[in-house]
Amino acid sequence: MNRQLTQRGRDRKRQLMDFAAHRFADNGYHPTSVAEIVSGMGVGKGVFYWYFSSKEELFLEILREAQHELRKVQQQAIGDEPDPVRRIELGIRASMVWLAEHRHLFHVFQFAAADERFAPALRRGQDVAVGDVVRHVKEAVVLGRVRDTDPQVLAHAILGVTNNLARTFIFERGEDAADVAEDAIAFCLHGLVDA
Amino acid sequence: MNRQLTQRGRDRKRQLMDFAAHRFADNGYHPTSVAEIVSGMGVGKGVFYWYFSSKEELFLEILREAQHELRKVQQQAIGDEPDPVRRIELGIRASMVWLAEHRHLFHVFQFAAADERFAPALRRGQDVAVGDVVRHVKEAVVLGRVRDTDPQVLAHAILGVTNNLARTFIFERGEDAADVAEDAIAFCLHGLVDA
Amino acid sequence: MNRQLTQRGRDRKRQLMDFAAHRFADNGYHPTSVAEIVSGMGVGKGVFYWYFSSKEELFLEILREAQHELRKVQQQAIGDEPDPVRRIELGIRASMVWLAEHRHLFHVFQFAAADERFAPALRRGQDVAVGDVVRHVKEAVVLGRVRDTDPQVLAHAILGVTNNLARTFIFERGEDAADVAEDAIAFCLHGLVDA
Amino acid sequence: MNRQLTQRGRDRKRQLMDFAAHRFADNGYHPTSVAEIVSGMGVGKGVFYWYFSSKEELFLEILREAQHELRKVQQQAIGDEPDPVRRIELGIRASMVWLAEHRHLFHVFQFAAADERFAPALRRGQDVAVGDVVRHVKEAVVLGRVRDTDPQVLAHAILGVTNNLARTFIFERGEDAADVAEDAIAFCLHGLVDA
DNA sequence: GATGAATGAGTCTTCATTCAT
DNA sequence: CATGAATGAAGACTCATTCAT
Repeated sequence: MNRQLTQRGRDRKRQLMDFAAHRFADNGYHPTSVAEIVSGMGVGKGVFYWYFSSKEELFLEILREAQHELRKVQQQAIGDEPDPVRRIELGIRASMVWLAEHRHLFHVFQFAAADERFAPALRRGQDVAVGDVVRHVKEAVVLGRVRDTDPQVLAHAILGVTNNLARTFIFERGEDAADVAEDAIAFCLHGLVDA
Repeated sequence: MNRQLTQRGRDRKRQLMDFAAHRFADNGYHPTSVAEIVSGMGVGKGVFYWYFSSKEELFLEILREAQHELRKVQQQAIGDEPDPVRRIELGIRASMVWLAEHRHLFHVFQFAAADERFAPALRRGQDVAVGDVVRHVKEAVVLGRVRDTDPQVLAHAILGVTNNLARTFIFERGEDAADVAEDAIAFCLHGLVDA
Repeated sequence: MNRQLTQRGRDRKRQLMDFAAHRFADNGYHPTSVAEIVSGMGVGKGVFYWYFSSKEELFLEILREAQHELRKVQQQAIGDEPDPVRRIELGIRASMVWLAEHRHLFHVFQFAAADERFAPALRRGQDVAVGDVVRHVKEAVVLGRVRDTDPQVLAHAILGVTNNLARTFIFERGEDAADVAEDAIAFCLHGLVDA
Repeated sequence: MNRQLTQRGRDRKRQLMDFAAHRFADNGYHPTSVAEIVSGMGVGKGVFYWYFSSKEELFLEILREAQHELRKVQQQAIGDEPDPVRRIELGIRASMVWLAEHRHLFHVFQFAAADERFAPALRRGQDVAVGDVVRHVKEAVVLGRVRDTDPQVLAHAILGVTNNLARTFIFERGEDAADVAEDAIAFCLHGLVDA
């Protein structure tokens, strides 16, 4: 499915991906039918299969792109900040804001996690994110800024906090992303018990 | 669908729920068909609809029971421990062990989270769990054992850490539940930066 | 697809196979849709898949059964005739009559021959038929009743004559099967040049 | 669809027909899509419909050309041979060799026979071939070289033998066309029982 | 002449649910 | 209680054909 696309073709594909991502986010992967997607866009069914070889591939493409975007945003936010702990903070904050602005993609991540078919792809992307965090953590440990624990554990814990707070407070309760980010940062840095 | 069941009937229903929970965990809700469930158990379709009015109801019943079980286990672990921080620790530990032993139910939670149809039910159960933690947190704040932050935030952060570490280290990497529990507890208590 | 069928189920399956065989014969395999078959029988689409796991399997089952039937008829016709040449004659005659009465199955054979997916199954059945003829031929050679040539060649030549004359004179021109059988026998025994 | 084609156009059309004939031979008529043909040739869909008004017409054109070719070869082989029996022999031999060299066209004949849509066209061509043979047979009968039977029957029997032996021994078993031709000739002339 | 894009009816197949026995 | 049978809407995907550029 590596077609030579014209500009018009590239636009169509983009529209399809955006539209489908929202439908997936609203209904889930299985309940969203190809028919629904194409009719929602007012195009024939063939259009879909002109751009994607299957519904599964479409989802995967959305997923990969979202992960790629998120990472890009994190890296831009971090820039060349020298302090590793600050880098973690900046990463959490940037993620939170991006997720708030792309909540449909957050749901896409959720569905991917729930489906054995997509979990591997999701995992691959997450490993990259974890790897980024792990690097900062290791550096911080060396500097004595973070206690010397398995960095993988710390990284996954951070992601768990970020995702769960985002879901609960941003998506379910509509709170402000920046505020929730601060909460996540505070918890990740100090836990329950204050230093 | 509130039938008077004989003992035999109750056993049947139990078997169906267990079997279905495993299929759901392996394949997901949508890809698991009623036909698959009944043929896997070697019974006719009528049996299924004798005990459950629909596939959806079956899932819901599994979900509710799992949440109920998990909570029961947490409460038993906590017993009448007076220290609220210890109670949180005991809760995390018990959850981790139970999840490790019932990983299929962990997946059931995941699917529920991913499906708008089941999310409300899941949320209701989770609110109970959060409520439990919130109570301990509040008490601990009063005692000056935990810093004075929105207890809801802390509770959700704890759940996020617990779930994410369970998924990653127990299910994906097969590590020991007790060890992972200690990691989760340490992170929840002190975060990255040691006191 | 090895279901436990009741008498009613077996009847249904039979009806489906007969009906489908005729549709296949009239339209060919590909142009005959499952929808056409079930709607032609006035049943729901699910019925089809209750009895056959796919359209392909249905065709295969029709094919196998037809080959089996044809062979049975040949063997009954031959009985315990001691003369091998007479046996060949009886076989040709019986085949011709059976084909005339089951012309739709003749077409099924044709379609099978044309489709790479079914050719192997067809071949397997044909090899059995060829094997039968080969046996008679060998015996006849020993008796000096037939010239000593590769029996496989003779067997396939006989089948070619039989099939082609059946198609042309029985199906296309509506001639009498018994008469055509005599023509086929004469040609097979003596060729163009009279002895 | 009678376009004035440039030389380049004629070449294109030829390539398309050759390529398509091979795909048809490999997969069958229905399973071979126009998309497959054009993409296999690396051209756009428009090209196809520039040269052929439909897939059906393409097939028909291939079919007609093949029949025409085969006949031409037979006539060339026969030349002005005066002996009618020799003419039949030469025809069988030439056919066998041509089929061996154009097995994909043999398959095209098969598909045509299996599809009611193409059968008439095929029949028309075959009637020509039969007519040729019939003429030789009649002449041979007059000369007392062949027994006095319905020449149509003899002609169709000869075709049946030729085709069936070609399919079985040349295509399926890879034997030499010239050898198989001799077998076919021997059978057609003398049948099973030697004179 | 030729391309990428689009159409939409049609294909096979699945599946939750119901029903007769 | 339980089974095999049946329903039919819906799903993913295909494909011959047409069209705008």
